[in-house]
Amino acid sequence: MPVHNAEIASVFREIADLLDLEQANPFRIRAYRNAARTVEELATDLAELIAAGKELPRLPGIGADLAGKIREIATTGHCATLDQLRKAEPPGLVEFLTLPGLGPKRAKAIYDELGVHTLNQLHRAAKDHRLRQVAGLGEATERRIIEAIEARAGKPVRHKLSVAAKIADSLVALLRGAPGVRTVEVAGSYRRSKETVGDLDILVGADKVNEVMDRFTRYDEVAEVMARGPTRATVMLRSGMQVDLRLVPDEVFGAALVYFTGSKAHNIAIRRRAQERGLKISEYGVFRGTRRIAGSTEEQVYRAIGLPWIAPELREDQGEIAAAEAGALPVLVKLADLAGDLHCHSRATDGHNTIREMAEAARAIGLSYIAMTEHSRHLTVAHGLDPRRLLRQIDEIDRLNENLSGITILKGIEVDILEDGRLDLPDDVLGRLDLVVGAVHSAFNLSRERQTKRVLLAMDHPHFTILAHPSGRLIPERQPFDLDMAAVVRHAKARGCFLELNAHPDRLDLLDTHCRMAKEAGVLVAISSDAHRTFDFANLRFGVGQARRGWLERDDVLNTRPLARLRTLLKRTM
DNA sequence: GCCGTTTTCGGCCCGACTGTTTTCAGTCG
Repeated sequence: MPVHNAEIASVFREIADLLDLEQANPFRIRAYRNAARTVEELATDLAELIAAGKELPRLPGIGADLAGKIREIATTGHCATLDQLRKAEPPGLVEFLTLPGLGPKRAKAIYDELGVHTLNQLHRAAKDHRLRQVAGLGEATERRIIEAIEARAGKPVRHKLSVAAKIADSLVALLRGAPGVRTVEVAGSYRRSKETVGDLDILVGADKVNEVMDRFTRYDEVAEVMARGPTRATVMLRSGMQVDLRLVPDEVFGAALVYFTGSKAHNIAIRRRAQERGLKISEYGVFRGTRRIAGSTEEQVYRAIGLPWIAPELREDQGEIAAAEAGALPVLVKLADLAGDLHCHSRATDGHNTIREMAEAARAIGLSYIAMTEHSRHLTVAHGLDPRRLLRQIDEIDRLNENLSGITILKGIEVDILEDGRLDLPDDVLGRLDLVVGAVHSAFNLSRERQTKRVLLAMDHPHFTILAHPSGRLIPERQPFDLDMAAVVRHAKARGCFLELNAHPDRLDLLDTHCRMAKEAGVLVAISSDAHRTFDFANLRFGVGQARRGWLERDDVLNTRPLARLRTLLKRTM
């Protein structure tokens, strides 16, 4: 079985967890965790490079030793270091580290003193009040551990971005309306537009502190107030989302916003940079000695370490600091840059509105064109179109375009890419359309070779224009299928095709790393809503967020082009 | 384990909170 980057990363993560238990050098542990992240977010498949006899690229945080381990894992499927560590540590103990209040020291102490090394045993020991025999553990920890283990089977720990957005939007509105409130910002992974969000961190600048706290903790959706102090409160909402609110003085608001926006890796990187300059960054500002030299705005904080402001979506320590230093930060695409939408459905298949309603809704949010891209016949559950029904829709769109002003409807299809790479409709029909969006909706479990070949063959088709939701993932239930994205990007470039970034919050697909690959290869990305009802166009904001995480600028996005320019680009020349 | 115009050793981000203590270790973000 081929070993991919994700598997290499998971080996490194497990080594880090086990070293954690051994209480090894914390910097050595961090080196493994950093390497895991680097490998995981890499666009090129390392095992493939090695198999092709190529040199590993020089990667930050990966020196001779870890490069050797990557080679070992890629060629043998094993890692001797990991095998040894697994033998040395009791099985199951690493799981303890995922529980609140348990780190390596306490986990080890529990094992040493009680012989407990599985979650089940731990649960029983806590129930029997045996945990409090261990030094440093008391009643409260015991209770928290029981709760955490019992909740484990329940809800996912991370929430979809769209769910977080709904909550964030209403909380921001609530807090902005409170008397004495000057500033409200949602920080954390939400602000960085991550596809899932663990909890919400809200920063507030305000005078009437108590009134703000009251308003927050009495919010309708609050199920439990978990903590409430003078400057900080934590609540659990009915939806299972945890929300932290922090009141922050104006003079350090920017520093706090940087700090709580993260990512952790970005924060570490900028603090290191500060240190090199004899400075110190914390959530309370940038300091030279004990004197604060910056803090009220994010711009100030970055300027203090010699950098321009960096957009939150880029803050992953994935090259943004070097780019900022070189004055080469991308000017990221904005929602307002989108001129149209190239993927939506109507009642003709599995949508809920008429074509006219969809067009008018798109016009209302400022778009000047949309493409109707119904499913094709192979997707029977969606009542996909056969040639006859598609031809009828083409006529209907012609009639609508004569009657509508301010919006143009393009004729398209979301045609199934069959298992052998053929398209689900005949050439002569596809040739009558403005664009052909191809999608994989079946046979997700093909081998990497077959899946890749299937998609490349589909792109060879003369009418193929855009590859829809390329990875096929569904958040959180379906992992991306095994596809050689580097090959797909190269092929798209060679054939003059485009890749879709599906903005539906369950998909957000292209992945951010693949956006960067496409950009580097000069393949344009279509940010598409995949709308099935009029209000789905609102999802475009999530697609734009994802595109920004992928460093995309206005010119990297196909549907920022005005209609005339778009029509030229849609004509395949290769 | 990585890294380097303070280099091949000696550093490696920072502060707060929690629960358990009686001055703080361990955990967390």
